[in-house]
Amino acid sequence: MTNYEQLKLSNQLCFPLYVCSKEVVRKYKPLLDRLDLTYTQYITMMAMWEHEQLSAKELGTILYLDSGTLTPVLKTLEKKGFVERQRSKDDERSLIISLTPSGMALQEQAASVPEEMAKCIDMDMEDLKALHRLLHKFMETSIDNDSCKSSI
Amino acid sequence: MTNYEQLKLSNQLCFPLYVCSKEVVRKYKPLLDRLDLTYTQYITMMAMWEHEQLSAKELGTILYLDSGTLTPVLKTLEKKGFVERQRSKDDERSLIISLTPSGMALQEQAASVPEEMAKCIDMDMEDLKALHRLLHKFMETSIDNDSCKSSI
DNA sequence: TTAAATTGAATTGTGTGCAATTAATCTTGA
DNA sequence: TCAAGATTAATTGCACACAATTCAATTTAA
Repeated sequence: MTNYEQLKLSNQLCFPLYVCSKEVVRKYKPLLDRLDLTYTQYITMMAMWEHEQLSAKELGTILYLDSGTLTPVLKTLEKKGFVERQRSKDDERSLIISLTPSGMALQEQAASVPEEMAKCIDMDMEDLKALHRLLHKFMETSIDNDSCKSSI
Repeated sequence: MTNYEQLKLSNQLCFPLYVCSKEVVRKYKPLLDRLDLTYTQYITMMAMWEHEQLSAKELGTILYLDSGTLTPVLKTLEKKGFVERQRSKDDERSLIISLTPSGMALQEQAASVPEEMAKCIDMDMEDLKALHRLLHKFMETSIDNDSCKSSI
Protein backbone atom coordinates (compact mmCIF):
# COMPACT_ATOMS: atom_id res chain seq x y z
CA MET A 1 0.00 0.00 0.00
CA THR A 2 1.51 3.36 -1.00
CA ASN A 3 1.52 6.36 1.31
CA TYR A 4 -1.28 7.98 -0.64
CA GLU A 5 -3.38 4.83 -0.33
CA GLN A 6 -3.03 5.11 3.43
CA LEU A 7 -4.48 8.61 3.22
CA LYS A 8 -7.82 7.22 2.03
CA LEU A 9 -10.57 7.44 4.60
CA SER A 10 -11.55 3.82 4.01
CA ASN A 11 -8.10 2.67 5.09
CA GLN A 12 -8.14 4.62 8.32
CA LEU A 13 -8.70 3.05 11.71
CA CYS A 14 -9.18 6.33 13.53
CA PHE A 15 -11.88 7.72 11.30
CA PRO A 16 -14.48 4.98 12.03
CA LEU A 17 -13.52 5.24 15.69
CA TYR A 18 -14.26 8.95 15.56
CA VAL A 19 -17.51 8.47 13.66
CA CYS A 20 -18.77 5.65 15.90
CA SER A 21 -18.02 7.63 19.01
CA LYS A 22 -19.94 10.68 17.83
CA GLU A 23 -22.79 8.53 16.60
CA VAL A 24 -23.14 6.70 19.87
CA VAL A 25 -23.19 9.93 21.86
CA ARG A 26 -25.88 11.21 19.50
CA LYS A 27 -27.91 8.03 20.09
CA TYR A 28 -27.75 8.58 23.82
CA LYS A 29 -29.21 12.05 23.56
CA PRO A 30 -32.96 11.26 23.59
CA LEU A 31 -32.50 8.83 26.48
CA LEU A 32 -30.40 11.27 28.49
CA ASP A 33 -32.68 14.22 27.77
CA ARG A 34 -35.20 12.53 30.03
CA LEU A 35 -32.65 12.64 32.85
CA ASP A 36 -31.63 16.21 32.03
CA LEU A 37 -28.06 15.01 31.41
CA THR A 38 -25.61 15.40 28.55
CA TYR A 39 -23.36 12.44 27.73
CA THR A 40 -20.41 13.95 29.60
CA GLN A 41 -22.60 14.62 32.60
CA TYR A 42 -23.91 11.04 32.36
CA ILE A 43 -20.50 9.37 32.53
CA THR A 44 -19.60 11.72 35.38
CA MET A 45 -22.71 10.56 37.24
CA MET A 46 -21.84 6.93 36.46
CA ALA A 47 -18.49 7.42 38.16
CA MET A 48 -20.23 9.06 41.11
CA TRP A 49 -22.79 6.25 41.44
CA GLU A 50 -19.91 3.82 41.71
CA HIS A 51 -17.88 5.83 44.19
CA GLU A 52 -20.23 8.27 45.98
CA GLN A 53 -17.30 10.57 46.71
CA LEU A 54 -14.32 11.46 44.55
CA SER A 55 -11.91 14.34 44.12
CA ALA A 56 -12.09 16.28 40.87
CA LYS A 57 -8.63 14.93 40.13
CA GLU A 58 -9.75 11.31 40.57
CA LEU A 59 -12.80 11.93 38.39
CA GLY A 60 -10.57 13.31 35.66
CA THR A 61 -8.39 10.21 35.81
CA ILE A 62 -11.34 7.82 35.67
CA LEU A 63 -13.09 9.70 32.85
CA TYR A 64 -9.98 10.79 30.92
CA LEU A 65 -11.09 14.41 31.17
CA ASP A 66 -8.99 17.43 32.11
CA SER A 67 -9.99 20.23 34.45
CA GLY A 68 -10.88 22.53 31.58
CA THR A 69 -13.69 20.15 30.65
CA LEU A 70 -14.58 18.85 34.08
CA THR A 71 -14.83 22.17 35.95
CA PRO A 72 -17.89 23.45 34.04
CA VAL A 73 -19.46 19.96 33.98
CA LEU A 74 -19.23 19.71 37.77
CA LYS A 75 -20.59 23.22 38.25
CA THR A 76 -23.56 22.35 36.04
CA LEU A 77 -24.20 19.10 37.94
CA GLU A 78 -24.08 21.05 41.19
CA LYS A 79 -26.54 23.58 39.81
CA LYS A 80 -28.86 20.70 38.91
CA GLY A 81 -28.55 19.42 42.46
CA PHE A 82 -26.99 16.05 41.64
CA VAL A 83 -23.60 16.60 43.29
CA GLU A 84 -21.96 18.83 45.88
CA ARG A 85 -18.57 20.52 45.46
CA GLN A 86 -16.48 21.27 48.51
CA ARG A 87 -12.81 21.85 49.20
CA SER A 88 -10.91 19.14 51.01
CA LYS A 89 -9.94 20.08 54.57
CA ASP A 90 -6.71 18.10 54.22
CA ASP A 91 -5.66 19.85 51.04
CA GLU A 92 -7.37 23.07 50.06
CA ARG A 93 -6.35 22.62 46.43
CA SER A 94 -8.41 19.47 46.16
CA LEU A 95 -12.10 19.62 45.25
CA ILE A 96 -14.25 16.86 46.71
CA ILE A 97 -17.34 15.87 44.75
CA SER A 98 -20.10 14.00 46.54
CA LEU A 99 -23.46 12.61 45.46
CA THR A 100 -26.58 14.31 46.80
CA PRO A 101 -29.76 12.32 47.61
CA SER A 102 -31.17 13.70 44.37
CA GLY A 103 -28.12 12.44 42.50
CA MET A 104 -28.51 9.01 44.07
CA ALA A 105 -32.20 8.93 43.15
CA LEU A 106 -31.28 9.66 39.55
CA GLN A 107 -29.59 6.28 39.30
CA GLU A 108 -32.99 4.57 39.39
CA GLN A 109 -34.15 6.57 36.41
CA ALA A 110 -30.91 5.85 34.60
CA ALA A 111 -31.13 2.12 35.20
CA SER A 112 -33.00 1.48 31.95
CA VAL A 113 -30.61 3.50 29.76
CA PRO A 114 -28.01 0.76 29.03
CA GLU A 115 -30.74 -1.68 28.05
CA GLU A 116 -32.43 0.82 25.77
CA MET A 117 -29.12 1.70 24.14
CA ALA A 118 -28.43 -1.99 23.56
CA LYS A 119 -31.59 -2.13 21.43
CA CYS A 120 -30.03 0.39 19.03
CA ILE A 121 -27.03 -1.77 18.33
CA ASP A 122 -27.87 -4.66 16.06
CA MET A 123 -24.72 -6.72 16.55
CA ASP A 124 -24.48 -10.17 18.09
CA MET A 125 -23.03 -10.63 21.56
CA GLU A 126 -19.89 -12.23 20.18
CA ASP A 127 -18.96 -9.19 18.11
CA LEU A 128 -19.84 -6.78 20.91
CA LYS A 129 -17.60 -8.65 23.33
CA ALA A 130 -14.78 -8.68 20.80
CA LEU A 131 -15.19 -4.96 20.18
CA HIS A 132 -15.21 -4.27 23.91
CA ARG A 133 -12.01 -6.29 24.38
CA LEU A 134 -10.24 -4.64 21.46
CA LEU A 135 -11.17 -1.13 22.54
CA HIS A 136 -9.81 -1.78 26.02
CA LYS A 137 -6.65 -3.19 24.50
CA PHE A 138 -6.40 -0.13 22.30
CA MET A 139 -6.82 2.16 25.32
CA GLU A 140 -4.15 0.33 27.26
CA THR A 141 -1.60 0.26 24.48
CA SER A 142 -2.24 3.74 23.11
CA ILE A 143 -2.99 6.01 26.04
CA ASP A 144 -0.04 7.50 27.89
CA ASN A 145 2.27 5.60 25.62
CA ASP A 146 5.28 7.62 24.59
CA SER A 147 6.25 5.54 21.59
CA CYS A 148 5.34 8.29 19.16
CA LYS A 149 6.97 11.17 20.95
CA SER A 150 10.22 10.63 19.08
CA SER A 151 8.48 11.62 15.88
CA ILE A 152 7.29 14.95 17.21
CA MET B 1 -26.19 -8.60 35.43
CA THR B 2 -28.50 -6.20 37.26
CA ASN B 3 -29.44 -2.83 35.85
CA TYR B 4 -27.08 -1.09 38.24
CA GLU B 5 -24.21 -3.32 37.16
CA GLN B 6 -24.77 -2.15 33.62
CA LEU B 7 -24.31 1.42 34.81
CA LYS B 8 -20.68 0.73 35.70
CA LEU B 9 -18.21 2.39 33.37
CA SER B 10 -16.26 -0.85 33.00
CA ASN B 11 -19.31 -2.58 31.54
CA GLN B 12 -19.96 0.10 28.95
CA LEU B 13 -19.16 -0.27 25.28
CA CYS B 14 -19.65 3.38 24.44
CA PHE B 15 -17.33 4.79 27.05
CA PRO B 16 -14.13 3.14 25.71
CA LEU B 17 -15.27 4.09 22.23
CA TYR B 18 -15.54 7.70 23.35
CA VAL B 19 -12.21 7.63 25.18
CA CYS B 20 -10.32 5.92 22.33
CA SER B 21 -11.67 8.39 19.82
CA LYS B 22 -10.62 11.42 21.85
CA GLU B 23 -7.26 9.88 22.60
CA VAL B 24 -6.52 9.11 18.99
CA VAL B 25 -7.40 12.63 17.92
CA ARG B 26 -5.07 13.91 20.63
CA LYS B 27 -2.30 11.67 19.31
CA TYR B 28 -2.74 13.16 15.85
CA LYS B 29 -2.28 16.70 17.12
CA PRO B 30 1.55 16.97 17.05
CA LEU B 31 1.65 15.40 13.58
CA LEU B 32 -1.11 17.63 12.24
CA ASP B 33 0.29 20.78 13.83
CA ARG B 34 3.10 20.52 11.30
CA LEU B 35 0.50 20.70 8.53
CA ASP B 36 -1.43 23.49 10.27
CA LEU B 37 -4.50 21.24 10.37
CA THR B 38 -6.87 20.12 13.10
CA TYR B 39 -8.19 16.55 12.96
CA THR B 40 -11.51 17.63 11.46
CA GLN B 41 -9.69 19.70 8.86
CA TYR B 42 -7.44 16.70 8.18
CA ILE B 43 -10.26 14.28 7.40
CA THR B 44 -11.86 16.98 5.27
CA MET B 45 -8.61 17.28 3.30
CA MET B 46 -8.43 13.48 3.01
CA ALA B 47 -11.84 13.50 1.37
CA MET B 48 -10.71 16.31 -0.93
CA TRP B 49 -7.50 14.51 -1.90
CA GLU B 50 -9.62 11.54 -2.95
CA HIS B 51 -12.22 13.54 -4.87
CA GLU B 52 -10.68 16.92 -5.80
CA GLN B 53 -14.13 18.48 -6.03
CA LEU B 54 -17.15 17.89 -3.82
CA SER B 55 -20.25 19.78 -2.74
CA ALA B 56 -20.55 20.70 0.93
CA LYS B 57 -23.47 18.31 1.06
CA GLU B 58 -21.40 15.41 -0.29
CA LEU B 59 -18.55 16.19 2.10
CA GLY B 60 -20.99 16.09 5.00
CA THR B 61 -22.22 12.68 3.91
CA ILE B 62 -18.72 11.26 3.53
CA LEU B 63 -17.47 12.67 6.83
CA TYR B 64 -20.70 12.26 8.83
CA LEU B 65 -20.62 15.98 9.64
CA ASP B 66 -23.49 18.42 9.41
CA SER B 67 -23.34 21.91 7.99
CA GLY B 68 -23.09 23.49 11.43
CA THR B 69 -19.73 21.79 11.85
CA LEU B 70 -18.60 21.80 8.25
CA THR B 71 -19.28 25.43 7.39
CA PRO B 72 -16.66 26.89 9.76
CA VAL B 73 -14.19 24.10 8.87
CA LEU B 74 -14.48 24.90 5.18
CA LYS B 75 -14.14 28.63 5.78
CA THR B 76 -10.98 28.00 7.78
CA LEU B 77 -9.53 25.74 5.08
CA GLU B 78 -10.30 28.42 2.51
CA LYS B 79 -8.58 31.04 4.66
CA LYS B 80 -5.53 28.76 4.82
CA GLY B 81 -5.60 28.49 1.05
CA PHE B 82 -6.14 24.72 0.83
CA VAL B 83 -9.61 24.77 -0.76
CA GLU B 84 -11.89 27.10 -2.67
CA ARG B 85 -15.59 27.61 -1.96
CA GLN B 86 -17.88 28.60 -4.78
CA ARG B 87 -21.57 28.35 -5.51
CA SER B 88 -22.69 25.87 -8.12
CA LYS B 89 -23.93 27.51 -11.33
CA ASP B 90 -26.53 24.77 -11.75
CA ASP B 91 -27.95 25.22 -8.29
CA GLU B 92 -27.08 28.34 -6.38
CA ARG B 93 -27.89 26.65 -3.07
CA SER B 94 -25.11 24.13 -3.54
CA LEU B 95 -21.59 24.98 -2.40
CA ILE B 96 -18.77 23.45 -4.43
CA ILE B 97 -15.48 22.81 -2.67
CA SER B 98 -12.36 22.33 -4.77
CA LEU B 99 -8.72 21.67 -3.96
CA THR B 100 -6.24 24.46 -4.64
CA PRO B 101 -2.67 23.72 -5.82
CA SER B 102 -1.56 24.48 -2.26
CA GLY B 103 -4.10 21.97 -0.97
CA MET B 104 -2.85 19.34 -3.40
CA ALA B 105 0.75 20.00 -2.38
CA LEU B 106 -0.21 19.43 1.23
CA GLN B 107 -0.89 15.79 0.47
CA GLU B 108 2.83 15.15 0.06
CA GLN B 109 3.51 16.49 3.54
CA ALA B 110 0.65 14.44 4.93
CA ALA B 111 1.86 11.22 3.33
CA SER B 112 3.94 10.25 6.36
CA VAL B 113 1.17 10.86 8.91
CA PRO B 114 -0.55 7.43 8.75
CA GLU B 115 2.76 5.64 9.14
CA GLU B 116 3.80 7.78 12.09
CA MET B 117 0.43 7.26 13.75
CA ALA B 118 0.78 3.50 13.31
CA LYS B 119 3.91 3.65 15.46
CA CYS B 120 1.82 4.92 18.38
CA ILE B 121 -0.47 1.91 18.34
CA ASP B 122 1.20 -1.14 19.78
CA MET B 123 -1.32 -3.75 18.64
CA ASP B 124 -0.68 -6.61 16.24
CA MET B 125 -2.08 -6.49 12.74
CA GLU B 126 -4.62 -9.22 13.50
CA ASP B 127 -6.26 -7.17 16.28
CA LEU B 128 -6.15 -3.97 14.24
CA LYS B 129 -7.90 -5.64 11.33
CA ALA B 130 -10.50 -7.12 13.65
CA LEU B 131 -11.08 -3.71 15.26
CA HIS B 132 -11.41 -2.09 11.85
CA ARG B 133 -13.96 -4.69 10.75
CA LEU B 134 -16.00 -4.42 13.94
CA LEU B 135 -16.08 -0.62 13.87
CA HIS B 136 -17.35 -0.67 10.30
CA LYS B 137 -19.96 -3.22 11.26
CA PHE B 138 -20.91 -1.03 14.20
CA MET B 139 -21.26 1.99 11.91
CA GLU B 140 -23.40 0.10 9.44
CA THR B 141 -25.75 -1.36 12.02
CA SER B 142 -25.99 1.69 14.24
CA ILE B 143 -26.01 4.73 12.03
CA ASP B 144 -29.30 5.79 10.51
CA ASN B 145 -30.91 2.83 12.18
CA ASP B 146 -34.30 3.63 13.65
CA SER B 147 -34.54 0.58 15.90
CA CYS B 148 -34.31 2.69 19.02
CA LYS B 149 -36.80 5.34 18.03
CA SER B 150 -39.66 3.33 19.50
CA SER B 151 -38.18 3.78 22.94
CA ILE B 152 -37.95 7.53 22.74
C1' DT C 1 13.30 27.69 57.08
C1' DT C 2 12.68 29.61 53.08
C1' DA C 3 13.00 29.34 47.97
C1' DA C 4 11.91 26.41 44.25
C1' DA C 5 9.25 22.97 42.33
C1' DT C 6 4.99 20.56 42.10
C1' DT C 7 0.16 19.94 42.26
C1' DG C 8 -4.90 20.81 41.53
C1' DA C 9 -8.53 23.87 39.85
C1' DA C 10 -9.91 27.41 37.35
C1' DT C 11 -9.64 30.44 33.32
C1' DT C 12 -9.05 31.62 28.51
C1' DG C 13 -9.14 30.89 23.65
C1' DT C 14 -9.92 28.05 19.66
C1' DG C 15 -12.37 24.47 17.43
C1' DT C 16 -15.71 21.29 17.07
C1' DG C 17 -20.66 18.87 17.32
C1' DC C 18 -25.34 19.15 16.84
C1' DA C 19 -30.24 20.73 17.16
C1' DA C 20 -33.08 24.26 15.63
C1' DT C 21 -33.93 28.01 12.78
C1' DT C 22 -33.52 30.95 8.71
C1' DA C 23 -33.04 32.22 4.01
C1' DA C 24 -32.49 31.25 -0.59
C1' DT C 25 -33.43 28.32 -4.28
C1' DC C 26 -35.39 24.54 -6.71
C1' DT C 27 -39.18 21.23 -7.97
C1' DT C 28 -43.62 19.92 -8.87
C1' DG C 29 -48.33 19.48 -9.41
C1' DA C 30 -52.85 21.60 -9.67
C1' DT D 1 -47.68 29.49 -14.06
C1' DC D 2 -47.35 29.86 -9.65
C1' DA D 3 -47.92 28.55 -4.96
C1' DA D 4 -46.67 24.75 -1.76
C1' DG D 5 -43.37 21.89 -0.34
C1' DA D 6 -38.65 20.25 -0.44
C1' DT D 7 -33.75 20.99 -0.44
C1' DT D 8 -29.37 23.16 0.72
C1' DA D 9 -26.20 26.22 3.20
C1' DA D 10 -25.62 29.17 6.64
C1' DT D 11 -26.48 30.86 11.28
C1' DT D 12 -27.27 30.57 16.20
C1' DG D 13 -26.93 28.81 20.77
C1' DC D 14 -25.31 25.55 23.95
C1' DA D 15 -22.04 22.13 25.58
C1' DC D 16 -18.07 20.06 25.29
C1' DA D 17 -12.64 19.13 24.46
C1' DC D 18 -8.25 20.51 25.23
C1' DA D 19 -3.89 23.30 25.18
C1' DA D 20 -1.92 26.89 27.60
C1' DT D 21 -1.84 29.83 31.32
C1' DT D 22 -2.71 31.46 35.94
C1' DC D 23 -3.14 31.11 40.79
C1' DA D 24 -3.14 29.28 45.22
C1' DA D 25 -1.85 25.51 48.22
C1' DT D 26 1.40 22.14 49.28
C1' DT D 27 5.68 19.61 49.12
C1' DT D 28 10.71 19.38 48.49
C1' DA D 29 15.15 20.33 49.00
C1' DA D 30 18.99 23.28 49.70
